[in-house]
Formats: sequence, structure tokens, C-alpha cells
Amino acid sequence: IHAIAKELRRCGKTKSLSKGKCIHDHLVATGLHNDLFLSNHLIEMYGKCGKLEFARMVFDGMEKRDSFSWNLMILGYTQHGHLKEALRLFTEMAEKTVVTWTAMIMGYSKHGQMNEALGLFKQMPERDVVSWNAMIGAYVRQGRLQEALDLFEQMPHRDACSWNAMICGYAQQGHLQEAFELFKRMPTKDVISWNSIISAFVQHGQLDQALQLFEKMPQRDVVSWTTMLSGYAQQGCFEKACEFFRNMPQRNVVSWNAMLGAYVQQGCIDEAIKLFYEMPQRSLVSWNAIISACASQGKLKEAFNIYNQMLQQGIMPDRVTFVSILDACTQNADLAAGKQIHNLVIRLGLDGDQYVQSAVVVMYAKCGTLDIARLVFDSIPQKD
RNA sequence: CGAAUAUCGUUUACUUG
Repeated sequence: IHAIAKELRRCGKTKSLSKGKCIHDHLVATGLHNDLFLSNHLIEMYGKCGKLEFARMVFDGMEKRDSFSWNLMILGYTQHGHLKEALRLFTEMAEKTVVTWTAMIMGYSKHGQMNEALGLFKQMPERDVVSWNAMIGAYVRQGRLQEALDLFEQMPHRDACSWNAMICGYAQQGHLQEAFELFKRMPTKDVISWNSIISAFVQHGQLDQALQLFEKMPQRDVVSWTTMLSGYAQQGCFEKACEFFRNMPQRNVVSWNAMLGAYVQQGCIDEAIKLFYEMPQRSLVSWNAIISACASQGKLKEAFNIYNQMLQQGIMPDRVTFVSILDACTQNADLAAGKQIHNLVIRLGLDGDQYVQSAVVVMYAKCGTLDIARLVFDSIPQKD
């Protein structure tokens, strides 16, 4: 049972829906699907894969539910922006835990509903350090540093996450010195603290300082290495970037993506394509990176080719993919392809995104169909 | 009915604008 749970967890993390379904079928066949513990894992797996209807079917079909079942169902909704559904369950839930409240706060915060998040935070019966951190993170995301700092000082106990969130907040708002001061004042730094401050210096183009910290930190993880790699790439220090990539003790898909980005930034598109095919795994970011690189370098044939491979492999494009591939259509004045992509955009419900919308309008306009461009343009509720 | 070294929430790196 424990092994199955772990496997389901992995399916959720990697969004392997088909594998997860397989396990589900197997559980049904062996009658284990009534197990509370395993059902909770099924909810989580479907939730993480974005299959909320399936998650809900499991949830509704359970004879017994514990707070984990409810929390996981609510989390599934919040993480995919279905805040109304989440709120409905939240309201229905009898014994909310601090996790329930925090999950809702996170959901609101990640979708820009700051007032709702704050309202819940004020209302919750008790708060632990994670809820405080979640609220600090909410303010940080809004760039409201003073209010984040107020909470940081008000909270009964601060842990490393609290400090790290503040450090990142200052760095993101361009207050590198304040971030560094906080870092230095921090009592017990963890690897994320070090990575955060290194990233802060990288974001401000101070690679020398970043490197000093990188060398000084007690232990480095794959994030530390990747941060440096991508920092050098962004500065155009291609050789340095390669050196970090070669020397890193282990690589994950993000490190590979960063290296891909280094080639692209260098203008070595063919090398980038080669690397893309050689990577041990590809994530959606990898596909987006290579498609966008091809499109912006005028390798339109290649862009369409890779985009089609992506669809064939059953990988769901997102808004980033569409912005890039629509740009390729625009350059080619390829109306047929553009229309087809526009259809897919609508089918996937991404036609509400302002960047996708503007890419669609430009595509139709460049293809000589100004009337359609105008039609789409007029359908945009608020324009920038 | 109860128990449990079982499952949930917060902070850092990669792609478009």
C-alpha cells in the first residue's frame, strides 16, 4: 500500500495521468480503492494532473473522508484556479484545519485575489508559521514589502522560509542591499537562503558577488549550480556557463533547459536544437524554449516541425507555446496554420490570455485578414 | 471505538510577452 501511494504521488508530481489511471484501475480491480489512505492519494494525483472531475469522483465516492481528503480536493481546485469550487468545499467543510485555511489563502494569493487572501488570514482561528509565511509570500508577490515586513516582525516565530521569503521579496523589488542585510542577519541559513541571495545578485547582474557566495556556501545543490549557469548565460559569458554545466554534480531538466537557453542566447540555434534532442528529459519549458528560439531566429520550418512533434507526443501546449508558434505563423503569413492554432487555443480555453489574444490579432492582421483580426480584437473585453 | 515512523499547505534556478 505504501509503495502504491508513493507511485501515485510520483504520477501527480510528473503529471503522468495515464500511469495514474492505470494504478487507479488496478486498485478498483483489487478492491483497494475503498482504502481511505489510497483514495486520498488518488485525489491528489488527479488534482495535480488537473483532472478535477476525476478527483471529485473519487472524493464523492468515498464512504469516509478525513481532513486530508478535503484538503487535497480543495488544493486541487485552488491550484488550477477554480476558486469558486474551492470556496464551496471550504464552506461546506466541517472541521477545517490550519492547512485548509492556508491552502485557500495560497489559492487566492496566486490568482491575484489579495483581499480575499487577507480576509481569510484575519479570520482563521489559529495560525502556524506556515500560514504566516503564506501571507508574507502573498504580500511579496504583490510587491507590498512594507506589509510583508510588518507581518514578518509581528509573527511569533520565524523560520528559514520566513526569512527567505523576505530576502526574495527585497531582491525582486530591486532592493539588493536590504536583501543582503537580511541574509547576513539571518541566524540559521539553509541552502535556499544561499540560493536566494545568489539569485538576487544574479538578477542584478553582479556575477562576481554571486560567485563568491556560491563558493562560500556550505553545500551546493542543483539549484545553486543552475542559478550560476543561467546567470552567466544571461551575461553572455557562454564559456563560463558551459563550464558550470560540465562541472555540476547532477543535472535535472531545469539545468538542461538553462543550458539550452545559453545556446539560444548565444545565437547558436542549431546547437540548441541538437541539445534539445539529446536531453535526457524534456519539460514543457524545454519545448517552449526551443520553439520560441526557432521562431525568433526565423527557423520557421523547424518551429512548426517541433510544435507538431509536441502535439504528437501528447504534450499540452500552453500560452507560452502559442505566443511563439503564432509568431511563426505571422512571419510566414501562414493563415491556414494560424487558424488551426487559433482553434486549438479556443479549445484549450486559453483565448482569455491577453498575450495570446494579441498574438492572434497580429497573426490575422499579417495574414491579410484584417476583418478577422478586427473581429478578434473587438471581442477582447479590456485592451492594453 | 481507538491507535499508527502512512498521505495535504509556505520560501530559491530554466521558456513567451
